[in-house]
Amino acid sequence: MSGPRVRFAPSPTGFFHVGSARSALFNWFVARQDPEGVFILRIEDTDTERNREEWVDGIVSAMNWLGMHPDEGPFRQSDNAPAHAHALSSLMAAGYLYFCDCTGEVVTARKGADKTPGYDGFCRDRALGPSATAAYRFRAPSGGEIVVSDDVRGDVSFSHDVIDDFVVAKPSGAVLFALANVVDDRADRITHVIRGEEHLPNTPRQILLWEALDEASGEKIAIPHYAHLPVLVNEQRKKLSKRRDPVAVEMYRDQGYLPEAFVNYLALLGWSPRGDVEIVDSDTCIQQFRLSDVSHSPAFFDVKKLAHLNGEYIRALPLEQFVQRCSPWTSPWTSPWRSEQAPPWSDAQFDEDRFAKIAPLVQERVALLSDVPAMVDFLFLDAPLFDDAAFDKTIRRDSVAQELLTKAIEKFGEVDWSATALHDCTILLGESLQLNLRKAQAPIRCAVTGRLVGPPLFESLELLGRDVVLSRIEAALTKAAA
RNA sequence: GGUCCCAUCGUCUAGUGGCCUAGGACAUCACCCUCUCAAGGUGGAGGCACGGGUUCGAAUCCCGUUGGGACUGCCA
Repeated sequence: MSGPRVRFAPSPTGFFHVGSARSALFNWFVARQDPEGVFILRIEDTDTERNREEWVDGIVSAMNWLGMHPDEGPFRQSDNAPAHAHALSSLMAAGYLYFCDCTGEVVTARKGADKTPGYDGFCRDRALGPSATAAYRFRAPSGGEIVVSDDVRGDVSFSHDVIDDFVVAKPSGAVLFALANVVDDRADRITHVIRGEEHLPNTPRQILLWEALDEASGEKIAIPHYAHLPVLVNEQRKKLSKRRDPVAVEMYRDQGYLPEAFVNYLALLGWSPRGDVEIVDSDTCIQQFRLSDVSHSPAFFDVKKLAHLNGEYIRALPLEQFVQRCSPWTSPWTSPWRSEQAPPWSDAQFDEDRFAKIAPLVQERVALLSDVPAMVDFLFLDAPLFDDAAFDKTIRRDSVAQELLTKAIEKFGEVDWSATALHDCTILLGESLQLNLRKAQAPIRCAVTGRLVGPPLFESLELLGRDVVLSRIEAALTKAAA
């Protein structure tokens, strides 16, 4: 007995969506649970109007980033066109299909007040032949019902009467999603169809097609298990939309989310590991994941929680790892890929050793790797990037602060240049002006780093060196006087 | 409108008839730690949508109501 064969079948019509990523992940879990499991990537590119090759690259690279490597594929649905055409003609030959040249308006007008949804079956018995306007419709059965047994939800039944004679191919013979998907799943011997809840209404039709194909092709293939995952929603509880919501996986990568954190978070949407733990690696997920444990209700994609998780993962990184993983944001010129956000410093200004020294202090302060540059830019730039509001408040409009800075130039000129000595020196400096350390460090921090927040000040000063620190304080005093 | 799905703190969830005085996590609030900001520590507030049943016993089972969602394409 071979293992499960699952597929992730996105259509390349936009950025790689977080909801798609979650579907892919759950498929991947199921495949990896069995040593013989197979995870297939199939690009569903039959909608030539909207597909773009660049989106295919996006899907592949995002999946690669997340560590979900397909065992087979990427296949192109379009490469399977001959099989689709063959399925179409055998279904037609077996009487499952008929031609229909009704336009949407004609159908609506004819139905009038009739509230039954879908096509009214007008062309069912007209025995039309192929033409430039005749689409292929499936002769849906009437009476009785069809039961979808769903591994997540249990049995869901649909009355045959609500399944209309749906279109399976355009007049050109171009096969549409419902059929193409089934033909490919049969060819790939898919055992589990794990996809978003939005496909649940398609499922009875696809089962009908599957059975029709069993008959028409003379080859009976076991119907796969189906599992429909709850949708991901936004704060308004609407399905995440490519237009309104930040759903592009690529964007999260660019912002400095770690793939392992992202995968962990995705796994938590609609599922949870055993016990009171949430931070789990993918091996644990693979081991524990069961489709029957997946939640039935929609989940809100909470970026705040994602960010928190990411911070946890960042802090858990060994220091060298952290430094290395910062490179797309800190030294993109040596990195295998670069963030769209370039650092404010140049290749020549960046000092790897200096960054390595400040890194441990930065590591525990950031939730996103893209937050790193703003935290350390003062170490590499010739002059700090000033936060004007902070400068005005802490230095320009504060004469005591300026007095403190003036004294600092003198004291810092002769102190031992170490973080602890600078710390003690600043305490004394503050005391001489009735300022506690909290107050005393602020103008120095602002003068030297340009900001009021950042890594611990005295370690920063030590790294910067006496000459730079003194000249920055002088520059700040000059700037305040201007 | 029709079909289908769903319903535990603001959010993600644990919970499969007694272990529930409903647990954890994010967010939030307070305090502690502290050179800023974080991180960390301690504590607090906060939920079974509602109404009926079934049962000795219901967050858990059944029915109804209400509310939300998906779908309703010659898209996928």
